[in-house]
Amino acid sequence: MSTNAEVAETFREIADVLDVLGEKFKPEAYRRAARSIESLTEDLRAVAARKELRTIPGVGEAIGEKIGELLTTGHLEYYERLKKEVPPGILDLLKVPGLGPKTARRFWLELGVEGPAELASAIDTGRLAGVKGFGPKKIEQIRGALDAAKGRPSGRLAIEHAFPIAQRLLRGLRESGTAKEVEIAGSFRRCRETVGDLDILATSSEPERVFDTFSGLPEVGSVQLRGGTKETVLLTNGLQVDLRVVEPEEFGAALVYFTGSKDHNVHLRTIARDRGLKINEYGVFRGEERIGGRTEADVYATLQLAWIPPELREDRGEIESAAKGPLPPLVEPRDLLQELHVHLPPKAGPKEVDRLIAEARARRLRYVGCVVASSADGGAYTAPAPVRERLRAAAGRGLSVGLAIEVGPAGPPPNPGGPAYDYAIVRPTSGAPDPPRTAAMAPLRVGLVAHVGNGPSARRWIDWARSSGAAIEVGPGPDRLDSSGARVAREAGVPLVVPTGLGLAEDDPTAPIALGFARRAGAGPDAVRNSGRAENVSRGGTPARSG
DNA sequence: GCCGTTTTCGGCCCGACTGTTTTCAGTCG
Repeated sequence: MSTNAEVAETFREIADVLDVLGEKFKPEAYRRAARSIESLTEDLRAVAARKELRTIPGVGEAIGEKIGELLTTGHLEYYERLKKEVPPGILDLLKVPGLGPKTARRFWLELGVEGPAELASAIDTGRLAGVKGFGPKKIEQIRGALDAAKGRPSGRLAIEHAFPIAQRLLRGLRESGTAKEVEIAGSFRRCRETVGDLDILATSSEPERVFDTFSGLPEVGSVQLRGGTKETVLLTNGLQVDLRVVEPEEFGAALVYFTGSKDHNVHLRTIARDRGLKINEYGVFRGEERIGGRTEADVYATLQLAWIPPELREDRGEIESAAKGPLPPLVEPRDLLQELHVHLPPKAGPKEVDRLIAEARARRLRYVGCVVASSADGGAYTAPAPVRERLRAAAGRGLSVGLAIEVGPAGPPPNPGGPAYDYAIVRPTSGAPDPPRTAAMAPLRVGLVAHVGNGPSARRWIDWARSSGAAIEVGPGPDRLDSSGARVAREAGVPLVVPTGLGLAEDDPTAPIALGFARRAGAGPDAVRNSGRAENVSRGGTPARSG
């Protein structure tokens, strides 16, 4: 019994051990398999049951068998045998920045150092000073890295937490005027759920000036390294940021390169090489001649590929699709013409209603579905009649307004003679994560399901949404469906709902990230229920009146 | 160990930066 994440982690450790043992290509093979497995939207067990493990990129005969062994026994003979060949602490040495397999192996064989603690004492006792290739600077660097590794929280940052930081850095660079174009690349641009660092790309003929500006931003704690085209800094919160500066005619190639993913890049470069071309962060070249690189589109075009949206660049078949022609369009901000799940501020009166409606008109929305009653979180709430009337009265001039009730799996409370709702928003409660019996919802049409999270119950909610004709909401955070979940929903034929940002603060990352997740899941406008024109709202059934 | 519109064997992306080097190895992304 092993999960996808556990299998991936096992393969990563195998790769590390093989690295230390000096194996040449096997480590990368195991890492590639690990990355593929991690980005899988489906349980490995299901893939194994269909005997389709070999269809996973990077999984062949040998790794396929090892996955099988892990799934059935929770144990891998090869891994256990391998682990005995190196001291356990060696793998911790690899986690120290600046230390790789070659160095770790030398420390182990030449100094008998078997882990970070022993390395620190080897430095303190001066044993490292006599080793060839280790001068005073290198030793100081390792000492610093060992200290830093102790206190630094390793791991990746959720994208919604990285979002405001990235915005501030971009704004700081743009407003300085030192760089012409400034864009964020890396897994942030691909809208992965988590980011390991931030990659910022700028164009300028004077990188030094850009670096000076950047290093001076208040978020920046320390400069790790600075060269002619690249600077790496640690922010005060510990997040690493890489800044690259290239010439404007190199921008497209650099953006492709720094957006990744690694597997996507490797695949692109392999195609280039097979066609007698070379692709790097400066452009596409035939011999010495540059044949592309100003924009991303012309980089892809030189390889006879359609442009690929960043959110899809994971080498999961998008390159093969782009070779056949333009990819189907993904949902865009301008497609989101309806907001199906907006809350009024607590104790809202007519003034707040007017403000919300004005914002909806400014955003050119065609429909606003406003939560005017809630029993989902245990506390009952019903907006006063004047507020509901004001909302109804606000409709017109191209804008429709709907009134929604938010309920938990127990269904709506009795509502004899109470207000009428156009649809219900169902959300799990923390104590009862399972979908409701459909009968409990009978009095109401279920428009969408929100906050289903990403745990094992998400799948049950997706199935329930399909059977009840509801859409399902996507977004950041532990209680919303992420891109993997969104992909499962989309493949199951369940429409997605993407928040428009109506009623949220200007810098709230919920809406842009939700859109990115939907795009990562491959959703076009047709897969998103709140896209298109107002009449689409009634898809899925006729609104029922309660009471 | 994986993989194939030039391959079932013989390759495996490419460059920046650092420190220690007189031309390169190691690490990183």
